[in-house]
Amino acid sequence: MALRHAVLAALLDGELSGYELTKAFDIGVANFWHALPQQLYAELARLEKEGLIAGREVVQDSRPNKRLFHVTEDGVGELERFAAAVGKPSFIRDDLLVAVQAADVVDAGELIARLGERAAFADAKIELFERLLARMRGDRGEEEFLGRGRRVGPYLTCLRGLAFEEGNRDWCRRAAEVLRRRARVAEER
Amino acid sequence: MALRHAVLAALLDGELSGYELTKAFDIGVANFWHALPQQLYAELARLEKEGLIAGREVVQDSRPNKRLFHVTEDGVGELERFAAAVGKPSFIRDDLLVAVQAADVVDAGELIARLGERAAFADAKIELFERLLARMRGDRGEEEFLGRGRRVGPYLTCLRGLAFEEGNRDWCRRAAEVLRRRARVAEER
DNA sequence: ATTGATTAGTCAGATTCTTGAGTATCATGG
DNA sequence: CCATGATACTCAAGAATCTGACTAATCAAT
Repeated sequence: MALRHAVLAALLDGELSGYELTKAFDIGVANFWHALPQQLYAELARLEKEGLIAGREVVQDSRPNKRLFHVTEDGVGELERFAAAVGKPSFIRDDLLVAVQAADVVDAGELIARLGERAAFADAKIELFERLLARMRGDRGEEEFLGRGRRVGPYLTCLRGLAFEEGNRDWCRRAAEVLRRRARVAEER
Repeated sequence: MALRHAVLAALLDGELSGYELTKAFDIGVANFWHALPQQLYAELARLEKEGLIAGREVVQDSRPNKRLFHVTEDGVGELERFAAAVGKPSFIRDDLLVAVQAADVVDAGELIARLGERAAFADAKIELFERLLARMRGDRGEEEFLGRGRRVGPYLTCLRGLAFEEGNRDWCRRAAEVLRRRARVAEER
């Protein structure tokens, strides 16, 4: 049941609409959790019913109206309990890794192509995370921001997201290089 | 539907029983996918019914009998198709990251404790992965093994697992250090 | 003038994953 | 002699997640 806590944690940044939340949890951004809009709207409804968040209607004239949510005191309490409980370690679950595990029987060309695509995707996320980090720390240096900044939680999770994608990129490049080298050697014979 | 392909990929290593599979997919080992025994036995049954794997009964006298499975030609074909299809990028989903996202409102001491536990867990996995890698490459150097070894798929995924856990460990240490530093500064005031 | 993108959501259904319990045998240690 | 742990699996139920479709308005571009 971490989705509810992920939503609570995201709402600490300030009031957000369901739609804004969906962008934060989008596959292209999510630096600490991922979820689809349908899940998020359902979770927002549950959280509001339980009093962990509260919403207020905002009437807009040039766009559809929206509801902005914020975490209540009870919601913060729930987060406290969550943070104090032991969580299970995260594990890897990745289609591309499955394909590479089967590298010795599948077409190397296809695999190399997938690895290239993933590396490019990782590059894009790396750039995105770097921009996010720069925006969060403003004109301060990283050490100064982490020492004295107001909200370091999102910064820290963004750092993990960045390192994760750097790991993805480096590994994809390495794996592709290994497979290319082996393909060349196989051809020579 | 990557679990089925993960099972197929795992069975490329040689004949395995359901029980042996469960150990490979265990939270403590899984370097390319994770799943519980219940899922694996169910998936094995489905795969056998569809003819992608085949099993043979092995009678043992000092232990319960078991069934060893291997991938059929159709199974390899299925893996080929899977590897050629684009997969969605993997994303992060981690309780501990959620907790750190909320770092600015939850108890820092608890969070630091969780980060320490996770770093220790990562350390254990790092050691495990390093042993696995050493065993796979035998007396050859890494470059030589990757260039000429028979089965490099599992080696490559294990490398990713290793890098992932190193990333976890480093980030946990860094985040804990930042939180400790901030706690000290807060106390001094 | 209409197509496509963005904002702001909702509904139903299927699949996947997790929780929790249970069966049965054999080996090992105290 | 009994408890624990490893081997080898199974069943049921529920929670979480994903697929796919749908409404409805505004804005920018063709």
